[in-house]
Amino acid sequence: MNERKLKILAAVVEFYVRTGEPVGSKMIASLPEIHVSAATVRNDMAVLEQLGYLEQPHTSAGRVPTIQGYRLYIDELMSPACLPEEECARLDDMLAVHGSMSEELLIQNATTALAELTQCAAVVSDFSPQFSVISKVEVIPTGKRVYVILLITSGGSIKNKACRLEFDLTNEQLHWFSGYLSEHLEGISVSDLSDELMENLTAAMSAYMMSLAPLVQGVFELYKDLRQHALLCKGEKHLFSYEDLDKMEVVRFIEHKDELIQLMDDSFSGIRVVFGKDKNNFVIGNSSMIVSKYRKGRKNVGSLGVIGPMRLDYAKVIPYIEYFSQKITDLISEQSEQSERTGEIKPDEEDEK
Amino acid sequence: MNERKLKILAAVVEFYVRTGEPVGSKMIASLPEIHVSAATVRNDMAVLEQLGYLEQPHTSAGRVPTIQGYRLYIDELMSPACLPEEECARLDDMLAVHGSMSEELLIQNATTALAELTQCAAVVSDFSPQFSVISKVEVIPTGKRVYVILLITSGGSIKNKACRLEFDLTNEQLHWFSGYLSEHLEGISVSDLSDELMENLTAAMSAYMMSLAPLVQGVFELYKDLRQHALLCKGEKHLFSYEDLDKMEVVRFIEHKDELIQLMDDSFSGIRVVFGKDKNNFVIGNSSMIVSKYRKGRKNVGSLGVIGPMRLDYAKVIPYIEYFSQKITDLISEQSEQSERTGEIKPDEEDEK
DNA sequence: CTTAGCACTCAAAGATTGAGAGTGCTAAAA
DNA sequence: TTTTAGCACTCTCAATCTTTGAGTGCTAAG
Repeated sequence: MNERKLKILAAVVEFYVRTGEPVGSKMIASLPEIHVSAATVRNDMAVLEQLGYLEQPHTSAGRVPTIQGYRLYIDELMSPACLPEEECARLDDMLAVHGSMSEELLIQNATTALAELTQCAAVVSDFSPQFSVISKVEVIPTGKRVYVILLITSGGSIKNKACRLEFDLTNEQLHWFSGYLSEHLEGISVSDLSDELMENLTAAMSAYMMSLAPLVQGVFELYKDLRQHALLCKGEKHLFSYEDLDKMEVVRFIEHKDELIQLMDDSFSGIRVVFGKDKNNFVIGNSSMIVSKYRKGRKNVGSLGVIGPMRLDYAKVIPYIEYFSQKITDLISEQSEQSERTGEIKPDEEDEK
Repeated sequence: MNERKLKILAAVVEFYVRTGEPVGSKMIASLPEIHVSAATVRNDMAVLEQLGYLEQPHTSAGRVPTIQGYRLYIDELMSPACLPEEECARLDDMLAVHGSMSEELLIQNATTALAELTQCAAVVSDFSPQFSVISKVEVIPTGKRVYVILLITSGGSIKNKACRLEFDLTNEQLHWFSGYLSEHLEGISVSDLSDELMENLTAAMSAYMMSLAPLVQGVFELYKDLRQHALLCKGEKHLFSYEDLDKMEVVRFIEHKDELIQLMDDSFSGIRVVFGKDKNNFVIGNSSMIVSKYRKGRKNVGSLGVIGPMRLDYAKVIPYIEYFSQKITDLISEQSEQSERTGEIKPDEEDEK
């Protein structure tokens, strides 16, 4: 395994990614950076094939990279381009608008942009709500016998639930209920919300007044909502334009995105590339997923990535992922520091390894 | 044009819808309800072709219905089945849960269900917010220098917007601002919200205090949100499994759904069927859209329908559309009547022709 | 270790063929 | 006048064969 063989491997991957056709020895030999004849290239390629980095669809076709070949290329050979200055600036501007936005919205917009820029499906698994703190709970009467429970977290996400009762609450009852919720939930970190805590809460509320059931139910639903792992996916449509991806598998993937969550959340810092069907990892054949974590302060709070064909211009796509994960980290950490300064969030002690 | 020819046309449509293959004279002649020989059927089919109801992909292939053929079939020949009792009951149950839900959620769930049941893309153009009344506006402080504007309409939709100010409001200021909004917006029908009214409002608020700008901006955004025509689409994925639909056209459609709005809203009561590419109507070739209006009280407030291949089992799908548009009409009208009784909504006088 | 040369392989792209489905037309039957 | 059987004809689809060309591996010479 020498320098030249690696150069040839890289050339094969890059050429194949660009054209989609198996690439032959003559093609490689004609590249300016290769100074040997086709025959020599052929010998090297035969070795690379034996080592499992290349394969032939059939005798007398050119070579195509194997998964192992891609892996080596990505890990060792590729030099991911930096994002051009003006592109960076453009994106900075776009995301700067979000300074005052909720994290949720920020992440949504970033996902859409990422999908568009890479022409892939962009996915985000956001578990930051887990680490946020309930900053406000309020019950608001609205119309006859209808009450809205409003819940706001330190992450800036606002959830609400309308409940219809059988009767109107007196001012006193409303006040008690609203106060009780505030007192027991505000300041609590979402990760500290346990089933037990919630059951105590509902028991106490039911004890005060039996027929609050719909409201209690509403609180419970908001609770479940908060605990749930948000998986966001945009730009699935791009997957349909890649010849190499099986349409039916794409449809199946769209319907069962949940399977991704586990894969995305495997703790690991830095950029990771996973290949579809590589040891049954993941649903779509010939696809690959590039993921990276983003953090809030020092703690991983989500994963973000794209899914596209294995035949992907990694050198172009990876910088985008890096950019977005870093940028999101910056923006949400900034917000969280602001909150910390005002004492709304507890400092995070633990850290992932 | 006689009875028999119509019967033959119907048979061709039904057979073609089922198999996707051009249908020949022998096939038709073998049907129990046809009592003539293949030769006779051939003669009739030749006439139907001349009249423009059928066409041949090539000599020596069977016949396929033209758009005109489908049209005649749908308008005159087809007998849409009723939904089986148990199916009705099942759906009733499903939607009954929504008794206490917001209209928005009801419509979302109905759309998803419709898409699943018909295996088509289901679309809803909902302009009911236009006819609802703002029932509550409130400004809620949440964290340092962050305020949430909460806006609730009689339709039960709850919108909010977080705004970050440069400084904290005094209690008095907050009270004034919140009170001012309540006073001037609550009870107003969304359709009465004009740009003019909003400008007066913002002028007055700015006059009171210059640096409320972000809040004023927030109110404006909520306003725009209310006025906008909601287009909802679920189950686009189904469109990818139909052989007859061009994948690229489907993708283009998904990206430019807005073009639908106009087509869906053309006022017309009852069920309507529109064909793709029929006089450039609509983006996807070989597709058809079936739409119906739903009402709130006596007023049309939205359109709901499905988009699928032209080769669609209309007799099966149309009852679903009828069911859902009727059911949504019932459910939201009921809610609106309740509100009317409590005086929250103004009675609708006008009616569409 | 590299390279030119050559025989070999194999898929993709025509070309050829036969079978089958469906038609239109005609002339006889109803 | 309408329906039907019969027949020649057309055209697609699938199968089979042929050709072409790209690409290979191997060998022997540089």
